[in-house]
Amino acid sequence: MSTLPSRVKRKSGPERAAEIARTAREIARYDGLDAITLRAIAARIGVTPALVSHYEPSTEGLVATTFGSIAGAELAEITKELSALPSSVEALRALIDTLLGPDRSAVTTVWLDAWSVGRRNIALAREVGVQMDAWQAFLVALLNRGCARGEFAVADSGALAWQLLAIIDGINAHAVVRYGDARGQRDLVRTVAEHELGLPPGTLSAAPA
Amino acid sequence: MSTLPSRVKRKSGPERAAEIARTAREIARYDGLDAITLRAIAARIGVTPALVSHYEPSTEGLVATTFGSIAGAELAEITKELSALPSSVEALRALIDTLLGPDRSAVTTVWLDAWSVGRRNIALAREVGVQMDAWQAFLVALLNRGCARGEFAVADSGALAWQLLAIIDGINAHAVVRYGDARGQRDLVRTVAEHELGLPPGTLSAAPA
DNA sequence: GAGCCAGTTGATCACTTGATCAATAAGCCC
DNA sequence: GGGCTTATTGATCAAGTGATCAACTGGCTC
Repeated sequence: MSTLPSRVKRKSGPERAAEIARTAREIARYDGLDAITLRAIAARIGVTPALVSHYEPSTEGLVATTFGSIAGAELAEITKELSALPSSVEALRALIDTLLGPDRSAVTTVWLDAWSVGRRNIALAREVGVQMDAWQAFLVALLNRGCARGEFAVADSGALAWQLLAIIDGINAHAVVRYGDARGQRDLVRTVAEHELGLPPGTLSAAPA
Repeated sequence: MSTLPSRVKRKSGPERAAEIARTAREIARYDGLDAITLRAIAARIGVTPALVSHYEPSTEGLVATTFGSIAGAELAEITKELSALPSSVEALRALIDTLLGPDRSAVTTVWLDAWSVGRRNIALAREVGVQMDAWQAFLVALLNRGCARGEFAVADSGALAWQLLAIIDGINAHAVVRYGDARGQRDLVRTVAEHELGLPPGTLSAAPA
């Protein structure tokens, strides 16, 4: 009797936990936060639902964590990218181009899901608040830095940050739901930012030399 | 033996159908589109789930219809209110005040749900598109009327309508998710509209004489 | 190579959902 | 008041959800 290859592929605890978290992120991006399910995750990594449940005692918590991970990763990536730019004006320009760029639909749909599902998932609602505040704080820091350098002036950087984020979120939501691309609406954000910061029109549009 | 009062309260077909539709709207406003359930509706009107299923063969369709009803009713109401105003500038001012007014959270959450759930409910996605287009068409008509009357000028009313709606939706989404009130952000929409329409600053803020 | 720890399974429970259908009974018409 | 239309029920199904737990076993340690 030939020994059948063992069907069980054993992994270390942390390794399996990371695999589950990564799979949850993939599902969220592809099929939405609601598609994060014990069985969906288990099926993807070829494992029993009980195992997923073993590593993630609460599915609600996993959903919240997954959202926070996706939103936080993007913020971290953008933070890193912008930190390489010399001026705050260029950073702001790059931020707008990125946040309203192509291939944004996955992240945007996750945010839309979070806004909707958050009402039934307290942990997720809390994470949504944390992430929104983090984005606002990031933009406030960027604006304040530009002010300190004398690149532009702004009366209330906190309020302006919320305004710009609201516009960007609205544009992206419309783009995802109704069309596919938000790039055509970049000028709206640019114009508002230039106006509020006292920058000459076109400053945020032109590509850097 | 006293005859127990009959537990069945019979209603005419259309009457029951209307009651179901109304109940679905109430549930959607209070608990979200996802809370629209055969059993939830049945329980509210004191009836068996099978009866609801009898009048609404598909729950997906009911969800789409309910969303369309809520969104359409608001558009109809606003259309009526604004039609009483003499000038397009006043209409625009009133529109902004209404769409960013208090007590908007119920409608906004329904929209957020629709954006999210629409990805799993084709009929709902279609209805979302119809409603978004209807709102845009309404705003385009308002802008074009103002142009024809010489109240203001706009290069591309279609694009401006989408921009203003995107800003309003973004502000409302933020307000619902993070805070409770969107009124503090009205000036953002006013400023953009005034700028794009060539109106003097403050035109859309002041209350009419 | 024996033994043990930890990762993994399979079975199972409780619950919610949409949906179907024969059977019942309410209320109207003649 | 008999009969007929139709609103309504109760029972039931299948699918899908999260969650639990005793039992199993892979692979490392000694």
